[in-house]
Amino acid sequence: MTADGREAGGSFARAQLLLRAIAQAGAAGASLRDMIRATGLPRPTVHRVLAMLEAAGWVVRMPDGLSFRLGLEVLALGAGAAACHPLGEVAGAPMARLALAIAQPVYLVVRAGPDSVCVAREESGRRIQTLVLQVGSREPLGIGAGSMALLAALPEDEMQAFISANRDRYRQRPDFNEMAFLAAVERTRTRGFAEHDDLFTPGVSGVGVAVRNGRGEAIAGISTAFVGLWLSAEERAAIVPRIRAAANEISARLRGEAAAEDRVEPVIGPLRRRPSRPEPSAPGE
Amino acid sequence: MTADGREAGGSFARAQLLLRAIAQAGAAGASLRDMIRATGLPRPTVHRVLAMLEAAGWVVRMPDGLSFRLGLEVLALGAGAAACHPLGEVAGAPMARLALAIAQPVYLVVRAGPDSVCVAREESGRRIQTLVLQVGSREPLGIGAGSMALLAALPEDEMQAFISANRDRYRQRPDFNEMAFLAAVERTRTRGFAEHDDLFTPGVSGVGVAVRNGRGEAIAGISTAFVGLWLSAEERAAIVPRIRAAANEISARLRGEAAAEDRVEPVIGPLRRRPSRPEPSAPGE
DNA sequence: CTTGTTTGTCCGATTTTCGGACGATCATTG
DNA sequence: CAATGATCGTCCGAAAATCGGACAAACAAG
Repeated sequence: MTADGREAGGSFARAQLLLRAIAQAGAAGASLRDMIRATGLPRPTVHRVLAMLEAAGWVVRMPDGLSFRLGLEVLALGAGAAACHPLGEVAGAPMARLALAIAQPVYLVVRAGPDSVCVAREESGRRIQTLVLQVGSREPLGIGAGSMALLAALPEDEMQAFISANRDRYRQRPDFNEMAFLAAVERTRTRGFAEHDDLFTPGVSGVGVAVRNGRGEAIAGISTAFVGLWLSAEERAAIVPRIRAAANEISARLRGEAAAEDRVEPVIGPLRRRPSRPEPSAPGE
Repeated sequence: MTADGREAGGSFARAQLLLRAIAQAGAAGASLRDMIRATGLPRPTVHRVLAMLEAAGWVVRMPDGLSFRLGLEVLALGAGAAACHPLGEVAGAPMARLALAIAQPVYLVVRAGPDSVCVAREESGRRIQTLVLQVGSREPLGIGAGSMALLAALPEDEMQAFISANRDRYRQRPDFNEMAFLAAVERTRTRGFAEHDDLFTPGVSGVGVAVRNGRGEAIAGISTAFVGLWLSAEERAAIVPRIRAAANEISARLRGEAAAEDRVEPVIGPLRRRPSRPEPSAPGE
């Protein structure tokens, strides 16, 4: 066990911290100094793990030679995850329908450690949309309607742990009001969905609902954002139930995915069924 | 240095091997046995590292409790990589134009270790398309036109190393003809682009060209696939130069990205520039 | 020239990992 | 029903990799 409270994991745990820090930095890249600040790790450790990640192709040096961003190995692994994880297949259609129904953009965020990351976005057909998130953008849990719905749907102890872990990052945000934020989390928790006005961005309102996997764990959030003043009371009133319906549909499909998978198991099923053949690994396609 | 020839890296290197094996298995998932076979690691090692990956959310257990697939952490990280890596921004438009011009689907594959992974696909408008690859699908380097173009564009020693490393996986493919494959690689190397008929799938032809990054390293391949018999000689003759043009355009934009980035550097730019790169690692590979 | 900031490297103490051996579980077979 | 074979899960001493304090280099600012 390590001296501090962090769980074990060796180089992998350090690598994960660095990858998160680099992902947060986005296209601008992160320098060694940034990562030391973001992770709290000592300089030689960051340097060494970073060299390992670069050699493995998980991280690439930007043209200036000093900053780093995520590499092609991560891109490729992510493409594989997007292809095989049920959330990807399941969420698309309900999101598209929702965007059409409420005529507003729809976002899907998933939890990644203490962060929430937007992994899908469905744009409305409108000429003016409030595109507050880009696919791939990473925020501390709780920042944004979907992210807050996700945070508030976690078990109490986990939620508190993440809020504590992210406190410093919250405070770094301009115009962050801690009292209002915590009140909003509490309200989200009691009401079962997130709804806020001007909490993160002046003039922008948001509504979000959590998505649960087959075991009932909150793993994602689906949300929308809009300029509050531009919506009539009727339009606005229609949003909450529609988003709840979409989130429930996605959750239900995730629950049903187990049974469905057993039923539609293709010809080649090297799982429990027939444990006799060596089966030359996934000939597929 | 480890006893065998593998490079160091500790738990991270093992984790990388496992993640590749799981990504190859795709939506079907991979069991412990599969991963032992695929990686050659001893059972306790696989078990331990897998438990670590599961605890970290990089891997999730499928409903049967015995198989694993990539988790949301990887999905989120990949979304970040897709958003910030220049290849993502740069390749979209040329690929779309190419698909329109040749009226065939277009694929973009990148190298990930000894594999090539399809990270983008542009479909043609045609009623009938030859969609041989799905986004996220992973093959040994050389399988597919884009993958072969990428393989053949690598430095000679790396290319040979990858062919050797993948030999077993090649042979597991049905209808794999090693002589024809190696001949095709050689032809690709001399001609500068990959073109094959019936090499991987009977009746399907493919054309692929490598994409190079700012340092001239082959990092990706762009390709198309079609039913050879359905194309007139004119249609077919038009494909090769058009794909070459698209690949060159993408490569050129990747080269220019450094300069472009310097110009549009946003307000906050605390980076310093250093003319000479100190050549990060001494050991080869 | 001095100060401050950031990147890059060394190396011994410590920690983690490594993997052979063993046990548990389950389906199949005689 | 016991034997067989295959897979999943765990323990623990030996070995190896990691950890991070201390130091050096490069560069901008004062």
